[in-house]
Amino acid sequence: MAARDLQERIKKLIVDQRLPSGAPLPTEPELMRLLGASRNSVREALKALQAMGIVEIRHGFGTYVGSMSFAPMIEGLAFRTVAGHYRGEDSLLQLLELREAVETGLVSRLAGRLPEADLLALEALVQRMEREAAEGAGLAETDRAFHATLYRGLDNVLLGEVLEAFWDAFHRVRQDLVEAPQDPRITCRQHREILDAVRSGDSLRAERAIREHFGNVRGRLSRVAASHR
Amino acid sequence: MAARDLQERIKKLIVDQRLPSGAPLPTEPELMRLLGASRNSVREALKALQAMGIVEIRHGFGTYVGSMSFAPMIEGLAFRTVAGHYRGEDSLLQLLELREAVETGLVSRLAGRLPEADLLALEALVQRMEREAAEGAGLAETDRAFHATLYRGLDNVLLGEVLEAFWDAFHRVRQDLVEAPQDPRITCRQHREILDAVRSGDSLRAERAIREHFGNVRGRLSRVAASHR
DNA sequence: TAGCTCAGTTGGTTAGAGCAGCTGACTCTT
DNA sequence: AAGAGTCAGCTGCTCTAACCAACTGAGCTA
Repeated sequence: MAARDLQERIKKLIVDQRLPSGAPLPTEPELMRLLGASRNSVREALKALQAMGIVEIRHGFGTYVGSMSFAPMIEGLAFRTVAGHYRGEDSLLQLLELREAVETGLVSRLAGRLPEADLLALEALVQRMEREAAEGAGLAETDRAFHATLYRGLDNVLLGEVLEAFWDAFHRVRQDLVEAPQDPRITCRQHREILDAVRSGDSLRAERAIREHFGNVRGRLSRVAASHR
Repeated sequence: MAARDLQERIKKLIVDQRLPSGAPLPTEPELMRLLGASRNSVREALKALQAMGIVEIRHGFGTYVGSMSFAPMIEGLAFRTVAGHYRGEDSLLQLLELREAVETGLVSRLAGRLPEADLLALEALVQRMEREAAEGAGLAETDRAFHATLYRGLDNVLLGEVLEAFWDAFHRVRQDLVEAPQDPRITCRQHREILDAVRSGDSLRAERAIREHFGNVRGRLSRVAASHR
């Protein structure tokens, strides 16, 4: 009873005082006094808030208003996906479809509206990826950067973070579960096609490019799943 | 050090033993023994896992593997949005755009592929909404059901849950922040248009209908925001 | 048989003590 | 005087031990 309440009251504290990310919260003893609860209960409430990214705790230093990033959600999402996978569900595929849905919904709005700076950044990323592909190096990080940069122009922080969270969860689980026999050259070519489509301003073509890109990943996923049966 | 570790080990326990949602976890004393930690630490780890929806705790009954629903994410998302709003950011608008992006990405894939049963359910919902609109009653719940039913046919549980989570967070924050001067009849007509478009199998029209629906909500939002300045 | 009661199990809360990480001021050396 | 090392003090972290509160289910009562 008290625990749920404590969380609520700490959140209220943050909202009421308009505390920005990074602002210091009262120390544990102060919170005990302030909320009239024991140390333990206060700590449990803080732990829960920490798990939701609302609060950040630094040992020996203090407690602060969290960045409210989606890092905790990634945890939850990744775990859910892993657990589902082991239970024989196609949870990884569902996660991929989720990403595909969001990105296809966005890319058409994006086509032809990207500022030149972003296009240049994307071009650089594709070239870097082509270099990495030739060397046989891993290009996960570049892939991530490409998708992140693509939607930066939308001027919506939330969108960017959610997409990144989905990407993160997907790749973490994918690495854990299937040793990806990824052909970098195909991925590369598809990224270039996406970039070209967006640059040309043809939204239908952009949407098709995104779908094809995801279709490629999806195909490999289901093939792996089938071979495991 | 230990805390982070405990969470990880409990998660490992669930995954390794392939425990499904609802399966009972060891009791607190057993976990203490099993993990070699104090009651306190175990409880803090469980609290964090509970906040992520991985574990469900029932007072006087036991601890269970959670439904891994997105209920906790809704908390976090809603809080983040409220906090951002009070800090003068357009966080609520961003949340709406996120919903719009996902739904537009999905509806085109949906057009003409919905089973007859779902179409009937949607028809019933629209009619119910029209009745409610005439009576001046609140139609939030019906709106939620409409959007949920719309994407049921995709056979992707994750998608449905994420969308519902977004819907939830949005409406909770919206209710808290702006007394919505919503005109139910417009909303109603737009829902009917979405349904008709999906039924006709015209994906472009469906996408346009969704965009218009969201555009309507968005317009009211920015008007409210402007009047507050 | 239907309902109640109560003992036992489980999680919730409190208290107090000591451990561990970080900071900043103080001191000693150069 | 400038720099490096030390230490006191904050901070959060962990543990122990006791009691409170919610729920279940077996057994008793009517």
